[in-house]
Amino acid sequence: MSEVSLIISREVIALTKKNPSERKEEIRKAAVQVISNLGFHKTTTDKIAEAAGLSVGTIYNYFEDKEEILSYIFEVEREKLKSFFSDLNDSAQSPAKKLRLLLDRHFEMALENKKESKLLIDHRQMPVRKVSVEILDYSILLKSCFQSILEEGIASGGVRDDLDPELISGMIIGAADSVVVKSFFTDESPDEIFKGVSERIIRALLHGILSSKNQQV
Amino acid sequence: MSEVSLIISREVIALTKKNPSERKEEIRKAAVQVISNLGFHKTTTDKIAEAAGLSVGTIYNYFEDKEEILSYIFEVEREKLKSFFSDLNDSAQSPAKKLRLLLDRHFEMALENKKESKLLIDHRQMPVRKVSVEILDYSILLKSCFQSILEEGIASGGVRDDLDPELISGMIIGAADSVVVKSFFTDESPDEIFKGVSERIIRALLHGILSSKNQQV
Amino acid sequence: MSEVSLIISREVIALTKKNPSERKEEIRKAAVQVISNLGFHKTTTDKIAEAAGLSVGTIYNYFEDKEEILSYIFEVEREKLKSFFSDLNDSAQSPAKKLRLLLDRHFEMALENKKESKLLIDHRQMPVRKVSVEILDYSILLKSCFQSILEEGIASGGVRDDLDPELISGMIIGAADSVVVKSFFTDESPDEIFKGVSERIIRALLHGILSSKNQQV
Amino acid sequence: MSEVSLIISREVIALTKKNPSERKEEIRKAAVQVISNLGFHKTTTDKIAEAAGLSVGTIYNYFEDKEEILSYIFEVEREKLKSFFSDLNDSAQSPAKKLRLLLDRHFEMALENKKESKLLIDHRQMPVRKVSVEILDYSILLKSCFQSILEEGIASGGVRDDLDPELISGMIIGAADSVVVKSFFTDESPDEIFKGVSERIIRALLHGILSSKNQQV
DNA sequence: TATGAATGAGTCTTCATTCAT
DNA sequence: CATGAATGAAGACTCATTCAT
Repeated sequence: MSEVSLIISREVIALTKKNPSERKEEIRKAAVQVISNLGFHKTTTDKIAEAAGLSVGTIYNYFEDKEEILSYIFEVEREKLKSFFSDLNDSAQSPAKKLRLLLDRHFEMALENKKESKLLIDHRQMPVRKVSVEILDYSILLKSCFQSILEEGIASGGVRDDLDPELISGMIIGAADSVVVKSFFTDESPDEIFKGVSERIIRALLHGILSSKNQQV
Repeated sequence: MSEVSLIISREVIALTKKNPSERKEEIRKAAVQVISNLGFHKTTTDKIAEAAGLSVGTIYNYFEDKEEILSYIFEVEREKLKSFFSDLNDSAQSPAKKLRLLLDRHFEMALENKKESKLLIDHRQMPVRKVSVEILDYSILLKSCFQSILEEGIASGGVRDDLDPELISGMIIGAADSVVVKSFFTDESPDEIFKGVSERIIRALLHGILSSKNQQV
Repeated sequence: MSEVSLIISREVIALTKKNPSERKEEIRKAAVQVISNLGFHKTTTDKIAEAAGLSVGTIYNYFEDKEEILSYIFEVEREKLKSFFSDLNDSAQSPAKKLRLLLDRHFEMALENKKESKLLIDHRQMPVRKVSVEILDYSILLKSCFQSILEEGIASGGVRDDLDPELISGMIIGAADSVVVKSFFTDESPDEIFKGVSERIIRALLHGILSSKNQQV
Repeated sequence: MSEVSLIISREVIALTKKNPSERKEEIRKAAVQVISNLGFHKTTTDKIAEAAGLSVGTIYNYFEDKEEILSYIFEVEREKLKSFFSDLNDSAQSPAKKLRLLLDRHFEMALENKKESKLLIDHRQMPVRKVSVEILDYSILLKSCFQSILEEGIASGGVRDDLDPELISGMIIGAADSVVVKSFFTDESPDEIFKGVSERIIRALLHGILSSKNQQV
């Protein structure tokens, strides 16, 4: 067998046999697809398999059971978020700018990846037994990211210290979610909807909603 | 059939038969109870029947199917909210005060009726096919209530007119939900958690989060 | 409603609606039927349901799961055996006679109820997790019955006291089982096969197999 | 392919390739191991492969299907027994002595090879469709060995001729099995349990269980 | 109307077997 | 021959819904 043919046969292998993590990734994507269309409970293992172009049995070679697929989806999203937030913290930005960038990412993700985004907003209701305690839930993680920035702002004196960072984080995420949810049900192009939203959220948050002339309502 | 037995049977009927709307209400309450304990998907019709002290079959005399029970639950909640909001609008309060009062109601309900409250926050996930378009979703209604007050504030000049009322409503609801959700998972007494929250949310909303000395962050 | 019509309506109920224990008994019989034909592992819940003239779901109204059906079958058999043995002990028979009668019952049951009998002999292999320790296994119970008679014989001096009653019980049951098993695979009528077997087993057991003239082999 | 790589590949082959019967034997041993631990039905082909240090596919190069593995296991055991019995018959022992030696072998095997032993006792329950009629079942073979010795005893006059050798064989095997089964579930060391059992079984069998003084029970 | 036993379509999950490499 | 990922038929179990009483 010549060296060339050896290489060829390697290529052939590469084309047909996937390495395990690729397969797992395919299944994850298919699951995200189906779950965000149908919701977790109407999503059957058969449908995930079909969407992934596999047979049911194969799914069980990569995941213990149906719930583990969901756990894995969130695990991946958490890792992405952690990584982004770590980079964000390494950059020398003002807290306000950081809030903006974190929100921007939120909307960019929603744009690029409607499915994941829908799923992430919806997930609170899913009865996932197996997600162990030590693994932070995605929404808790997201909130803690915003909290962390706010606390930094308080520490540096820019942000009022009589605020509850957790509460304010809830406000930010709530505002963002309401926009994303709106984008699910509107015909308007998401681009249009998301344009300038981070900006507006942050501005309202920083300066309040009162008109400058009259500070009484 | 003897007279005696007739009387007896009347008494029996008197004891068991209720007027239809009472029965429906009993079933609704039982369903709220069970659903908020177990989540919609682990809630079986048998369990609802048991909680209502009825048999399964009876439920189907008052509701077409399981989903209709859920629709009805939200219908009732929407009616309550509409009624409250109507009264609120009739009162001569400032917009800021109205926002406070609407938030207060939110938390009072959460306190009094943890079950309904949990359910209302959770409902987005429920696969209710039959909720027809014309029936406004509870959360949409709630948002529109806040929006309406904000628009009033803008009209009267107290609130800045460069804000998106929908966005700000989302912020308020997001903040509120995050507190309520927190109360589900914490050992702290809900009274303690909810004390002064409306106040704090409104204050942050009105004046922003920047420290007064330094308006740059 | 007259008394007569009351009674009639009760009878009507009696004819159509079975009381729970009757249904359970029907399922038990169907299960015995199917299991002894196919073995426990090839017996599907569907087949049991079909044999019982019911649908799968109904079975699960009476049994927790498939294994519980098996547990129940043995529970019933153990109860029957206990009851028989209790009566046997109340009678004033010699130990030898008791052994005979217990064996006779064994074969009578095998005759009348081939299915149950096959199942009882086969059951050791079935992976029944749920049979709790305190519930004596049928075969252990049967052995303990024989043991008990033998110990009585030893106590009264008729039986040698240098024997291990457990071992001898094993001998008796082994002999009996081998005959019953043979009856499963032979064309000979079971009546013919079982005729006089108890007698022969007991005789061999009591006096041994050596020819009387020569006590050396 | 260069010469070097050829040599390497030959060495690899030399390390992994075994002659077919060795491989088959490895698989057989692994299967015995796994089956007697888990029972036939919880034994998967994957587990057998793992225990054999092979991959599933390989097993199917040596066996048609899963059941054939089981057939083969018993085939091997039957051959071993036949060989032993042939040697036993060639020796000039009294029938009583032969019974003793055959029983001794039974218990020695149980001692040495708990796994096989358990499997042999349990096998009646296994749903082996493919074991063809011409292949004698192990337990039938064992019984026929005992029968043959007993018939020799009858022929030579030492054993009473009014006995059914098949029945007596059943007694012996039943007694033996009950001891072996006991050893599976007891903490007592098997050595202790098996010590002198053959002796005791044969003695009881030869002379019966009646106390010598009193031949009535 | 109330009852609740019966129904059976629908799910998740397992595992013997195949086959491309 | 060895490999082991992929297959998909089969089975246990659930539960919304019906209907005879």
